[in-house]
Amino acid sequence: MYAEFETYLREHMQLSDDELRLIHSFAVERKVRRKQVLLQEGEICRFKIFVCKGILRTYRTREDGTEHIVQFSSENLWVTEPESLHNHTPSRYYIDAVEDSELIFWTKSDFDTLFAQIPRLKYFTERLISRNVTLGRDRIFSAISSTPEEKYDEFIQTYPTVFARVPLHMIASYLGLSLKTLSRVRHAQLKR
Amino acid sequence: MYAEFETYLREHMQLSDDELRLIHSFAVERKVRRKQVLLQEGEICRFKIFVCKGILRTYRTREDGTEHIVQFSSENLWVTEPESLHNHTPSRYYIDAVEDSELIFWTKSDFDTLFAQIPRLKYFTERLISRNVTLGRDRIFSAISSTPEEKYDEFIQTYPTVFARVPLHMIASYLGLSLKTLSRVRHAQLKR
DNA sequence: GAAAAACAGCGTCAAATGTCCTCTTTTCCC
DNA sequence: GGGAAAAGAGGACATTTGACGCTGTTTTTC
Repeated sequence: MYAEFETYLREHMQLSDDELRLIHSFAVERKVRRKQVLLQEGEICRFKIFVCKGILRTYRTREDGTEHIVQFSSENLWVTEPESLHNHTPSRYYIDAVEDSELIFWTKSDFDTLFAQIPRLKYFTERLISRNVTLGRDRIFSAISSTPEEKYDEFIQTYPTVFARVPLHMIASYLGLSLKTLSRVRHAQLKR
Repeated sequence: MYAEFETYLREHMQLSDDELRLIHSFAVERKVRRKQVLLQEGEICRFKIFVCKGILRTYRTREDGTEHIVQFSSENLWVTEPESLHNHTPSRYYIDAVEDSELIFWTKSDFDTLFAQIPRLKYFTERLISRNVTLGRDRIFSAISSTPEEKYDEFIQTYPTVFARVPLHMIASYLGLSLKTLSRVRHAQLKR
């Protein structure tokens, strides 16, 4: 499982063998089953995760119990709950597995050590954050400006791999639509 | 105008007199009128702005010309278009002034110099970004899970100062509602 | 391999929302 | 100061969306 991650690292950064070893030394590999919960609401998030295989989702619930997905994370993506991780505050989000998944964990303090010793890793992470900020804005723009049909199309284009692997009601939850509306959109598209 | 900013700096960071002077040496103060455009779609964003006074808005248009506001920025907030700034790509967003405003500008390269020389500033900025990521997530959650009434109430609570100073159609644009729906929500609330 | 749960389509109805329009008040700008 | 533009409320109407209930199918689980 760690092989995928090392490939990813080599593709995105130039690191010395020592640096690669250091990163590996703090990593904890773990396989999880579908539906397994990795972070509960109210818990303090203590880890950063890299997804080697599978899909995770980050979601939040309303008082009425409905779940609303703010993020899917598939292969080669990082997952954490930054607010809880950085401030040591209870998380308002859940994280769980949509599929059986293969993950790599680091604790916050270990990752901070890595940042201190490997400037390139720090720099790379900053770029990832910056890109995430951009994606977040795009999502907000889409949420406030697009029709359900447009949201659905954008989702398929942006996350083609995720699309085929998660149930429709989760896509509806992610897009902020009812399952009914989503199925209407899909039905209408069949005719074209 | 610069006095407000220096107060802000002193409140949030411990900086030496030399560091304060260095920051000041790169700053460009500028007053702008209401509706003045600071960044156009297609332009490359070259600055970071601190708002001393007034309100800016960041928005994007659809093909049909409708404007959709992704952010309001009032006193003591920073504004830029990170995607364009970091990647030197054409901005997809507009930034303009909602009120007559007093602003301080830095170029990207000057700010990078400041980061290199003042680690505390870098650290502080990272915290701001982290907080913005959290706010962005909250906004997404709200957009996909809340009713129009809830969105309106949350907006008032989160941005009480902005709320009183921008026209309603901009609030509707920010929340992703039609002006009609917003005015209906407000009307219904009068009765309670 | 059987029972249970999850998934997703569909119909109907009611409610929410948007569009288009007019009308009034306020603000802006020369 | 006066004309033009902007802002916003409200009515009428059409459309969209969601809630609920039901059904058949697939998938999971033990």
